[in-house]
Amino acid sequence: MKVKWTCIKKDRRSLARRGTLWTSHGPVETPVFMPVGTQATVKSMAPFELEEMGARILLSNTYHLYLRPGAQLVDKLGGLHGFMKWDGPILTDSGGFQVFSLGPLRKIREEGVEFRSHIDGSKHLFTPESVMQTEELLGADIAMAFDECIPYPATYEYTKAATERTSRWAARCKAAHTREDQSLFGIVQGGMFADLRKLSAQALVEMDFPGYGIGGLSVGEEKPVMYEMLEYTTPLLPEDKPRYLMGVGSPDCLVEGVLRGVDMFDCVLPTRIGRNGTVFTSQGKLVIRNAKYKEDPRPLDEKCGCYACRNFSRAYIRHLFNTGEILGARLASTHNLYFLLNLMAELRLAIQEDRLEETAGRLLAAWQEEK
RNA sequence: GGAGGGAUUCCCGAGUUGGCCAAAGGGGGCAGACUGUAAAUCUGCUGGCACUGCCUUCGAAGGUUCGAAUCCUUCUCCCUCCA
Repeated sequence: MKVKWTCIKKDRRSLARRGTLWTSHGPVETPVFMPVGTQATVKSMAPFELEEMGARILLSNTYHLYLRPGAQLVDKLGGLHGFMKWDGPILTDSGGFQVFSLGPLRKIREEGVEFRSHIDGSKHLFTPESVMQTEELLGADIAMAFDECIPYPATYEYTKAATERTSRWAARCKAAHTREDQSLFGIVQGGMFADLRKLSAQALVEMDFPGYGIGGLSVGEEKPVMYEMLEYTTPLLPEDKPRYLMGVGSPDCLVEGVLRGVDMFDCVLPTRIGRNGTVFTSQGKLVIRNAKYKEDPRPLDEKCGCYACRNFSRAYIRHLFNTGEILGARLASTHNLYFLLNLMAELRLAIQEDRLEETAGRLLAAWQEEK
C-alpha cells in the first residue's frame, strides 16, 4: 500500500500538526524523528535497541547501498526490511544528498549525475530512472525522488536551473516508479530564494506525490534563513500530505520545524556527534570527553530515562571515550537518539494537549544561546 | 676490572659540520567542530609571561665563543660487550 497521512490535530497558534503516517509496516505518529541508517544500519545500534528507545521509522541510503552491497543482493535477501531485520517502516534517500556532499566526485547533467565511487573511484551514472529501479529493489516503504541538494551559497541563476532540473527529474521519477507497495516522495528545492521555493513546490504538488520532502536546507545558511524558507514553504504543500524536512535534527531545529508544520525529520547528528563524544541534554550540549566530567557520578542528563542514563555515570562514559572503547560510542548514540525521539514525543503530546507554545519555549530555552 | 654507547621539553623520540631550536614527528593531555553520514572523523592548542618581544629549558657543575641541546673538562646515572 501507499503511505497515507491523517491529521489528528492542528495547533491553533502555529503551523504545527499532530498526525499518523500509515504504512504497511505499521503506523508512525508524527511529528517524528527518523534515525539515519545510511548503510542499512544505524551506526552502532542494533534494531532491537532502536525499537526499545522508541524509533519507529528509519532512513537508509540508495547511493551507499547501491555501491555496497548492491541493490540486487538486498532484494534477494528480503529487501531492506529483511536484510537489516527492521520490521518497521523504512525510507530511502535517493542519493540526492550525495550529489551535494560528494562534491568533486560527481558531474551533474540533465540526464542524471555521474558519480565516481568514493570507495574505488569507479564511474557510475545515476538517473531518475536508475535510482527508481534501485530504490524499488531496496524496497523501502518510502522512496525519495532523485534530486539535487543545492549547495549554499548559490546564485539565483544556478539555483533556478538546478531547481527546475530537480522538478523535471521528479516527473521522470514518478513516470519510472512502478512498485505499488512503495510511496514516492517529491523533494522541494529552491535554495534560499522564496520565489524559487514556490516554483518548486507548485511544480511538485501538481505532480501529486503522497508526501513531500523539503530539501536543500541546513546546508550552511544561518538558522533564521532556514526558518524563513521553511515557514514560507510548508503552506505551499497540501494539508493532507506529510512534509519531511530532510537532514535536520538539532533539538532546536526540530522544535522550530514542528512549529512551522513539518511532520518528519531525519538527521545523522545524534549518532555522529554521539560517536564523537558529544551528547544532547536538557541543559544543552555536553562534551563528555571534557576533563570536568572525570569524576562526575551523574548520568549524561539527569532528566533522561535512556539505557545509558539509567545505568552509567558521566565519569564512566568519559572513560570509555578516553580509552577508545566502542561502548562509549554506543551509549552516547543511544542517549542522543533517545533524547530526540523523546523530544518529538513531548512535542506530539503538547500539540495534542494544546500547550505547544509553552513546551516549545521550554525545550528551546536550553538551546537558544548555543548557536 | 677493561672497552664502547647513551642521558632532549608530560612520555617515546629527531636534532650534536655551533647560530634558521622553545627545539621535527608520534603518543598522551586539553579544547573545539559535526544537521537527507566519503566521519568510531576532523581541527586547534600543548615551557612561562606583563606574549609582534622577553625569561627559563635539552642529566649536573664549570669552561670556550659575539652566540652552545650541539665543542671542551669534571661529576652523576643508565645500557651493551669482554673479564
